[in-house]
Amino acid sequence: MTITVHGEKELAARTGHLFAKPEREFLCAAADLNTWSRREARVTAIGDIAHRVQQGLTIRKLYSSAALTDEEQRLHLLDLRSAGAQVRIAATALPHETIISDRKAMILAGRTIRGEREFTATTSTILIEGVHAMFEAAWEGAITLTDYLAQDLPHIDADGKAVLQMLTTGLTDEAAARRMGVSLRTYRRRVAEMMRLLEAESRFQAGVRAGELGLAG
Amino acid sequence: MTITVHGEKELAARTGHLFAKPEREFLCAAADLNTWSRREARVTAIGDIAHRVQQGLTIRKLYSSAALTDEEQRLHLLDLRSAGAQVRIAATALPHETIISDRKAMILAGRTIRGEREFTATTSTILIEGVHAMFEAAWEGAITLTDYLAQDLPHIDADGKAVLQMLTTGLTDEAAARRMGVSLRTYRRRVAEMMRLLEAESRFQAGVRAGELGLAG
DNA sequence: CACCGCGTGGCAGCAAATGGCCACCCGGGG
DNA sequence: CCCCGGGTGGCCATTTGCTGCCACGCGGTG
Repeated sequence: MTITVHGEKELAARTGHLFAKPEREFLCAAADLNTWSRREARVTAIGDIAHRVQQGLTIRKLYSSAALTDEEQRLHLLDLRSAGAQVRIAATALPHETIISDRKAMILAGRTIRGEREFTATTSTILIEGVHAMFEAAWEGAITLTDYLAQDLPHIDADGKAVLQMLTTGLTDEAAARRMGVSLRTYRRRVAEMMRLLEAESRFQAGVRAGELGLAG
Repeated sequence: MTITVHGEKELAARTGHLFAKPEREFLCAAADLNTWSRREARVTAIGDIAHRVQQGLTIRKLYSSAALTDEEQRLHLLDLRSAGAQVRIAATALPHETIISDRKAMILAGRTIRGEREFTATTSTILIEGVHAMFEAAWEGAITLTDYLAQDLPHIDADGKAVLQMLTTGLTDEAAARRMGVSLRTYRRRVAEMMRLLEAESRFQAGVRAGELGLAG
């Protein structure tokens, strides 16, 4: 059975029961933590996760490097790991979030349309097995959070992300500065800082790099 | 058995025999046609492909949209299809070329280092099955060449790609124009044209888009 | 031949971005 | 209190990017 829903609310309402109580295996792939569930939900869930892992649940979470760029998400990932979840970082952007619960139910997220995302939820074995295989491959190709943190990549805070967001939108510096409530000079300082972090010599290069790191969404 | 070689010559010399005569199934995933085999080889191969398909060989080729941006590759893909190969276009950049021959031998390409690419060739069943699964998933998620051509995406010729290359390198317009042997004015016209094709309002945006389409490699 | 369309290049002017310099404010230490 | 350091913002000079305008050359057509 496969259905398509629009927006997270409808998703939760219609399929929440399928994903609430995984018993054996819970897989999750996403660009970062923000795109999927809201912060409040995350914060309350840690204890629950630890408990379920004790009961024999395997949790594997696969993120893009975008999940490591802000401090809050970074800390949450470490918490997840402490709670017994496995966390890896993939080299790709993972623009379509995926959740597979006990290989019995799956959610695939689509692109955002008019502020809402479209989700496909299914219990079809064929679909789930296929995506599960892809997940496995991606998982195998990804590196552990520990290894990832051992190297280290541009540390971009919420402010930095906001700047990238402005750039991605195509605004001029002046408009972007107004929107962020800072002066033109400061905004440009931030842009320069982003380019330094991304090791880019031109804005075009910075765009490519940001895209690669999944920061331009 | 797994080996790593540097450069296409060494690859051909040491592993050519493993991939020369596929009988059942030949899978190939790559960003575009240029990155893998040279043009001459491609041109002569069409007849051979048709013949093998007659003998029962299944050929599936998965490319990124970058393979559709120049006319020559476009035509070659249509030729491949005529010869009986299945061709699909994936939404991702496919930066690592993959070839799987009869599920018995596999090549994975790495990044380019000092002008040469590094390849890993293997006959390990475990590795091949894993990647094969990923290929399947990617294949299922990709759309056929026919469907892809039905929509249509930016048509970027060799010149346009050269421009994107310059931009990716981070050169100033002046340096890039010199290197391409055109005037500053003309170079900028090309850049503007690229931005139009990529539907970008700023160079940063264009960079992101080019990255998404696998054109910034 | 004249005429046209098209790609190119030079020039000019403007907009955008980049970065140096200095002044300011603020929160710690001496 | 003064002083210091870091983030901010204004001002300004320079560079870089963007584009309209016009001219030139080239190949095709009437």
